[in-house]
Amino acid sequence: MPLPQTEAPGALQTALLSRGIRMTRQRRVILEIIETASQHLDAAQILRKAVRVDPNINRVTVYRTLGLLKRHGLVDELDLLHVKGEGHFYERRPQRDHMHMTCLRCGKVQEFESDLFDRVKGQVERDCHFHILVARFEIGGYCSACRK
Amino acid sequence: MPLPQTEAPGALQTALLSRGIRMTRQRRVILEIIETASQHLDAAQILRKAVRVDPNINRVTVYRTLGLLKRHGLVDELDLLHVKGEGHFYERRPQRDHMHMTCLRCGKVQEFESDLFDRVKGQVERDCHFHILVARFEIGGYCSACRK
DNA sequence: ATTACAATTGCAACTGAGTTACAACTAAGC
DNA sequence: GCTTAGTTGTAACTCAGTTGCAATTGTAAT
Repeated sequence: MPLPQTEAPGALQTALLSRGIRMTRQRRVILEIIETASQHLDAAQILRKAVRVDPNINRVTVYRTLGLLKRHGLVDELDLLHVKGEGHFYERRPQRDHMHMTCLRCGKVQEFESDLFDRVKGQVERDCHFHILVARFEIGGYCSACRK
Repeated sequence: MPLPQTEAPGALQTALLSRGIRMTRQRRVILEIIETASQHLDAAQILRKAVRVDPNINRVTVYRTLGLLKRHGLVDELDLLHVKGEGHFYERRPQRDHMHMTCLRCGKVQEFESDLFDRVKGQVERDCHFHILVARFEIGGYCSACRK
């Protein structure tokens, strides 16, 4: 019985192995970091956390692993509207897509699922005959605390 | 009687002037390019077009002008899912927001307006008490021609 | 028109994010 | 335990965008 794709520990590792991809010491560390992250991490943050586990892990390996995960649709790449530099943030691809709202004052990032959001995607697929692989909906503005 | 914000020629220039911002030779050229563009341009493309009009215009001035327009909410910055490098693309902020669908095979970019899209934004504003300033909805996948 | 000065520009040098070539290493199948 | 294709680390690179600063210029007051 296959584990559900959702909160299973090591699900990224399982997903890669099932695709016949080699599991290395470095990849295991990086996958673990992404899976257990409590917030959206950029490549530099992932590297910093990885180095604490294994000081030999290299920047380039982090980028290569992120590229691998992206190609396999296992992580989503976010901009979060460049609140902090030009880099990208990563999160495990969720079972159901969500939007990201970034507060342009305090930098807080909120996630939001919505039926309407799912329905817009359905509309695009149908009306535009467009086969969706990634849907990135990023909103910038002021969060409830900052708009006061 | 003020001109409508839409298709008025020189609307960007008018908008900047009405905010008390200086109009320079270089800015006029860059604004004109953005206003008359038939597709989404990145900074390098804008520079190349600008240099054809005035060979002295500098890369830095293009970036500074784009920053100015962004800060004033007069242009929107797009990623188009990085089909082509890491750079950004720019378009005049439209009267009504639209999504961008980028074909990951042929690179074509389509725009799409939708009531559902407007309604999701309304839902975010209401349900999350989030004041929206920018909404970037970018979709990647295969267009009708490429999915065959 | 002339002046005055803050805003803007161009240059050069820089930063930060991500990529590439290549030799050394290693996971996984026999 | 071999073998080898896939992976890693290093260093050097590219590309996008930024910064400090001196020279220039738009605009408003005279």
